[in-house]
Amino acid sequence: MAVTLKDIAKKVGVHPSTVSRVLSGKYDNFNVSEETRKLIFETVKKFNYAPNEMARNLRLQKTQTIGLIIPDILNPFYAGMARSLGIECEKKDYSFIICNTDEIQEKEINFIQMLKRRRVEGLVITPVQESKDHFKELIEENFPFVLASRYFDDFETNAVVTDDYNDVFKAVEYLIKLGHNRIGLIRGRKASSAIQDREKGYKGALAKYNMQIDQDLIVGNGCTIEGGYKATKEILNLPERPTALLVSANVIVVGALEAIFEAGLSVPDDVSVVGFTNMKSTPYLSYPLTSISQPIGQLGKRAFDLLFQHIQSPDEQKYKKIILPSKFSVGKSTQKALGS
Amino acid sequence: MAVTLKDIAKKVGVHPSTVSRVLSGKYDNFNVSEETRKLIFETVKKFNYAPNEMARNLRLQKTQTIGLIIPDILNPFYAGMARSLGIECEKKDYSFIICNTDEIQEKEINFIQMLKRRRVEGLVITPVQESKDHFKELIEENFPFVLASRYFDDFETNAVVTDDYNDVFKAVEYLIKLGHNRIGLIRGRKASSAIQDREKGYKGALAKYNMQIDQDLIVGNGCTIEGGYKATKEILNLPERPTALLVSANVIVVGALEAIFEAGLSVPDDVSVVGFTNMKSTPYLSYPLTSISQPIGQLGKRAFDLLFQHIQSPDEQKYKKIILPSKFSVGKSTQKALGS
DNA sequence: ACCTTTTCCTAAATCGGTTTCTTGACAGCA
DNA sequence: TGCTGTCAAGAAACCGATTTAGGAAAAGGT
Repeated sequence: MAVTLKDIAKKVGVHPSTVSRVLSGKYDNFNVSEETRKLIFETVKKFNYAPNEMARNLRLQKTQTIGLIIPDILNPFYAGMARSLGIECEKKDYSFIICNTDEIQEKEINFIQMLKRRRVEGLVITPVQESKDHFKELIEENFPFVLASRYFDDFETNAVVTDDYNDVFKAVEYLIKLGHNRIGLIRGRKASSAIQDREKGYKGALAKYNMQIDQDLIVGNGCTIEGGYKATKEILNLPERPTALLVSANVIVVGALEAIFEAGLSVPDDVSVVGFTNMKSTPYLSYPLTSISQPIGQLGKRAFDLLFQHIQSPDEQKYKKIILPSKFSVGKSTQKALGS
Repeated sequence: MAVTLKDIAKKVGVHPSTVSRVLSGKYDNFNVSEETRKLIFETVKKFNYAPNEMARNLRLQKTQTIGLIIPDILNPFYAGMARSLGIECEKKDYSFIICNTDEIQEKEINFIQMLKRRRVEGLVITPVQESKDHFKELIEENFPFVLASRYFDDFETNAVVTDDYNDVFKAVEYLIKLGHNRIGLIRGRKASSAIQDREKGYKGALAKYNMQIDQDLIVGNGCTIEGGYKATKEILNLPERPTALLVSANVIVVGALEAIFEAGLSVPDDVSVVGFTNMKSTPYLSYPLTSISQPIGQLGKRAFDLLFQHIQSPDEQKYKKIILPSKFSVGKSTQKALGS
């Protein structure tokens, strides 16, 4: 099969350890004659030798690999995270293995097991958050991992999240100042801490302006187009329709808009809409959506940085939670409420 | 650190090989007493032992890992491929490592080297197609790989592609039958075989109806929103504007629509548009785009199947090129040409 | 001429498993 | 008693690298 270090040693007529020392470069100009070194390099090139990383890794007790566990790579949010994580990985000669949970808790647990067997050096995880004991185990073992975009509030971990509470608070405040007093919240997956924080931000903003919280205006659970469609349809059928909607997760805005247009309503004339997205354009709209733009690239980058730090110095580990602010960008999907 | 097989053996008081034999299950009810087996299983559970796959893989000469080299995971087309590849991998206990080339030839070559050092068992690649000698080398070595969505026409490889020529041929034919006689082609990356085939399909359809091929109507090179915008702007500024556009790659349709609306034109009244997409909705449009829907999931699945087959029986390898038809779905972005 | 120091390289252990070969104990049988 | 056969488990080689310790030969010093 593939050429091994032994093969090279035999060809050159030296001991494998000599070849290894020369190739590692650690003993450059030292302990090995110029002549031998040259011959080894030539032979390596000639036979196109490439070290077996499996063997190397076993010996060196490392894999240069991390695991990325996310709900779904088809969601541009996670694809973006994966992309920037990939860029950081490349810089440090790491590779990463992607696993999609589809928000199924069991899958997450199995993936973690699998990746540990493969001896990945760390994990970046957007947790399903239906159970959490397995993370406590990871902490006990001091296994490096970073939560991305979600976190647990009852124990410390490394985490990189967006400032969901304040991001939504500001967006809702903006809607209130436009005169909206019936603002609907189309929620994402309730189990997600991010979604919960967004709901809190929504309620916090209403509270600040002494507005009543109407549970009928808080609908939806799940992060699919279909889910967004149904939830929006529901909220639009209320006797007293909301005049503005905050759609608290990226892809569901598509379903929301679909429902709005199907109901014969127009944006922003009948309903103002604020979404979560980092795209310039949105389906159904020929103008920019007013939206909370999350720093997706930063999420991936910072998660890697944190993870790498833990991997490099496992002993002096102190858990950090990094909170990144989003950018609120006003588009044309929001306007003053009628009569204000 | 982690518990090893040796540790388990020591705890139980048997030789490591015994533990291995019990855990492998290959010698079930044979050669090992019920008592010992039970004790071993208990100890494994107690210490939460999980085999070191690095060591296993080294011994067994396999990694259960494949590499996926694509232009960009942010492009939903490749994300879709990655997703379905992931599903197939999971079924067979494989993992995969994603590498994004950004269509840079050098990166592709480096990634292949890196993945080979890591001893991945095979590769699924959407090649940059600016050079191809490295693929010939892979073939010489009988290294398992499958090209996805693009292929080389001057040598045989495993490949899974869409039926680009015919897909576009039919779409253009459809436009012709609607009475359009100035049909523009917004191209993707020219180096891509898929894009070339689409251009051929476009020309083939025009030829069939004895329509002249106007090079001014064939514009663009690259697969970015920005590129689509510029190319479309260019084509719309022609003295005699096209009445229909075929946008031959998925994401550039966004740039194309942007340019169209910026020019104050409307779809489909002023310009009919056919795109490549598998999404229900399209930015800028509140109605469905007429489009060529590629079987993205199938692409990933079939690529894995082909690759797996090669990995399983490397000797009886016969290269296969699988061509998958797309679905042409008529939306509301196309209509009869004026005056026809 | 003898001892020390360099120079250059080999030997062998190691990482953590798998697998083939071997062995020891005991039962069955003549 | 002695031979064969079976059952349970141990010993050791192996996968392909790295690394520590050691050792032979040449060079240098007095």
